[in-house]
Amino acid sequence: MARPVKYDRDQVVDLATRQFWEDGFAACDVETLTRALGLNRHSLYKSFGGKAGLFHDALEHYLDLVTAPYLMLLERGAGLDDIVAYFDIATRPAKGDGPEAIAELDPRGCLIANTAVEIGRSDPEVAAIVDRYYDRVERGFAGLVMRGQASGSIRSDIDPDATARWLLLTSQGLSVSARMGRADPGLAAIVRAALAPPAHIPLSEKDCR
Amino acid sequence: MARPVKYDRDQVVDLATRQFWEDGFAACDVETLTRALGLNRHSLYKSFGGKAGLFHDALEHYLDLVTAPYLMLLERGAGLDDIVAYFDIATRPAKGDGPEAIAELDPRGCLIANTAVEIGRSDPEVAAIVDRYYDRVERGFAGLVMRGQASGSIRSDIDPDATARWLLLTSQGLSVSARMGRADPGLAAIVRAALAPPAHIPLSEKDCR
DNA sequence: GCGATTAAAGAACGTTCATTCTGTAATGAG
DNA sequence: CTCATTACAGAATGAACGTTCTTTAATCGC
Repeated sequence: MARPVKYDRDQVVDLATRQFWEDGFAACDVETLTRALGLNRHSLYKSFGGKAGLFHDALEHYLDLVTAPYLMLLERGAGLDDIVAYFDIATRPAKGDGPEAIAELDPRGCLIANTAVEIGRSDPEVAAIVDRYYDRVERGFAGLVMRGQASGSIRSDIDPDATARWLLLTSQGLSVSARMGRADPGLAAIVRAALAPPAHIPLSEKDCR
Repeated sequence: MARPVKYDRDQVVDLATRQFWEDGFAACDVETLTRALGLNRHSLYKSFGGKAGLFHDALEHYLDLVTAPYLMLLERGAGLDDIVAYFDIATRPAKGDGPEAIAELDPRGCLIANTAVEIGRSDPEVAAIVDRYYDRVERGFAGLVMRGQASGSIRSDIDPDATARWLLLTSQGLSVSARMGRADPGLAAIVRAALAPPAHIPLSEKDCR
């Protein structure tokens, strides 16, 4: 009979997610990783497919855990208020327990954006995960924009797909900004103003002659 | 009398800029670097302050050479057309000689954004260079927005500073996107639509009753 | 031509790293 | 208790890496 493992697989992946999120893939060495995870280095290779295999698992875990609330906003939201809420959450300091449990802006940024920059297309498997997430966020934003346009909360003269891409770029830009500890106050408000239908009509044009 | 050096300092820095832009700092090893630069490894340390010193020089060089046309648009531009031009240039495939001499979207992204993600605030000297650039771009965008608002090409109901931050985030997001080889068609058009003054007033509101 | 000075070429060094290996340990079946 | 199987702890391996060192070379002044 085999010796029982000492580690909890889900906990290992969760801790690994945090390590890779903070350090990136290359700068996260196996010694530090296995110590932080409470994992034997042999098990890293035998049960998790090595450092790269664990990294893939961590990416998937990040998508499941960290991005889920954002995706819910995109996929279940009704219109402009949800887009604004998305950027409100993305730009405000996190509180309490959980992956963003810090008192100030999370300098880790977004693990997906960090991975895009660090690894890009040099690892096809990683690239596929990143692409899948980006496609999903883009579709989510596009759907949200279309629903907002249908309900009148978002101006109807903008292309939903192009708008979705811009909003995705904005969120990825926020990740870069966070790595530098830069704050982006007023982003949600400016996004609201940019996407809202025209509300103010110049008085001279409203007056009857 | 000393032995004359074989390398051209400006060429070394220029080539180093391309290497770091493509590979990032850590993934760019000294062996490959010195071979690509035609530089002796002793000279790397003696005359350029080592790999890190050369990287700092490369960042400054990048700011001087690559970002200059963009900064000119921001600092000399008059209004919305120049913001749109900025994103037109940033999203179209580069042609001909020069740093972006490739036939398709540059997968290198922006060296500054890449550095922000890879190094962030862990190297204060690097962080200062990145901050300086970001501050300048933000000021440039803010000034451009204010000039556009003054001339009427940009809607007057948006905060210039918040708008500037959004546009900077967008450009950094473009860098992340480029690393994944993702295209962002229609960005310039959506930026134009979002920032232009209201042009269409619904007919029912114009008609007198 | 020699001497002093500094650069180039490439080796050497010490460190870091990912991955594999070895000895020990933990389990249940028999 | 023994055996078979697999995990753990930590060492070992081989490679990669940044930086320094050694030998040779290139210059100009004298």
